[in-house]
Amino acid sequence: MKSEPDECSIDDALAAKDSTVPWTGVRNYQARNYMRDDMKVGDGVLFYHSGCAEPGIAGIAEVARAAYPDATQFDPKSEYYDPKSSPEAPRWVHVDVRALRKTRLITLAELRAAQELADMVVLKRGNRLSITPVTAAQWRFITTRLARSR
DNA sequence: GCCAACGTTGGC
DNA sequence: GCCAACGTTGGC
Repeated sequence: MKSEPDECSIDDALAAKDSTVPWTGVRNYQARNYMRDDMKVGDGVLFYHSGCAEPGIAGIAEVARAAYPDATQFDPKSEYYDPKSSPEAPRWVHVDVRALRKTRLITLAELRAAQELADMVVLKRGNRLSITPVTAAQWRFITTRLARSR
């Protein structure tokens, strides 16, 4: 899951109550569908810093709460307000994410250099999705590398 | 600031 | 349903 560290870094997430942050503001249907359909409590999350000087994986997290309606879509003062949505038929949902630990930064360059991660969706050319799936093999490869370099 | 890539919008 | 225009993302 991508997060701009200026908005919410892994440190910010760890400092939050219960180290948990609501992943509000997603306004892309594919990303929403991943949260709604594929993410369960306890699922592992790679916390990725994007839109910053050093993009890459910065921490490990997990899904703390399954998808539920995003309150910001109903708030006219929110930058995420969606006038076409309503509480009766919410268009946008989000999960809560619990940060587990900060890791050394695995830079985008390091990710791209790993043959084992060649098919990782987030690395695919032109990918802009803020939430993308990770296979079990990719997860093992990344967490194993983190354990070795701790 | 630039630009490639891609999603969304809206006219037809 | 098509597709051009536009907006956004995100690395560099």
